[in-house]
Amino acid sequence: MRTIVTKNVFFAISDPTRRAVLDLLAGGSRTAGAIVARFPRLTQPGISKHLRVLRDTKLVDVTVRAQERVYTIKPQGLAELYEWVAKYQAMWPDTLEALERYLDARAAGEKARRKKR
Amino acid sequence: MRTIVTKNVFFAISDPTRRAVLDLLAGGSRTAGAIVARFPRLTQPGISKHLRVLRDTKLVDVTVRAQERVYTIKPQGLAELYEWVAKYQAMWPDTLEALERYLDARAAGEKARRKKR
DNA sequence: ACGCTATATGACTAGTCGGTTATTTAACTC
DNA sequence: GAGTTAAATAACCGACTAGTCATATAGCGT
Repeated sequence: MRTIVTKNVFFAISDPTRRAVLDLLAGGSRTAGAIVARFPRLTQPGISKHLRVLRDTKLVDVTVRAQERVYTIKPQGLAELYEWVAKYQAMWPDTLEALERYLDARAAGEKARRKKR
Repeated sequence: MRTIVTKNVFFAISDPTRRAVLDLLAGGSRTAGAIVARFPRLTQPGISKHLRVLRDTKLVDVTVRAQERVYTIKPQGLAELYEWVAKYQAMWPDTLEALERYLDARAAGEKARRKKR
């Protein structure tokens, strides 16, 4: 088959758990243990493997503190992703301001969805 | 295992071929056949399956024209993705202008791609 | 040194992914 | 209708994913 794809950001964020970890770290650095504690349905090695992917794809940084590992988000790692999505902004409703409004409206109208241009 | 994840945009764009298809469609609508022709290393059913994923995740629209299927990008489908990434922008260097500069610098610094607006 | 705590790694596994070839569906042309 | 073209689906397969449990690594406190 293929998959010589050398794990990248797109792969990293394709998993909901990894996105949740990033979302968690967006609120501040945390130790591996603290992260594990936030995912009661997964085991410690399970989270550890996700953290490895995030490390490998440069989405997080780790610092050693005694036996602990402190994980910090490295949002620059999302630059490639942002860069890719940004290409499509031009096709969006209109300018960035319009986009903001669009997203707001989308968030607001969760149920009401019959407005069709 | 798990994966009750109901294929979403994050999954859709995790595959390089699907991203390439979207990039292609960003240049204008194309028939399925025209898309297939752009990927000589893949077979028609292979591309067809990718197109199905893009359809299911609402990233493209299809219109029927005789036996042909005309695929059109639906960039609103990327809104969720954009929304997610946007959360991290605040942690980026700074404002959008700064981000632009950051990306430009990044593009220039690495392997000078063909991005000049 | 010993045991405890924190985390990573190894070995294994079920399920999914991306690809293939073969077939089906459907609309057009003659 | 018969043949052709366009695209989707079916059936299958190897590779990879995401998870598990068990074990290893390593720093800490006594």
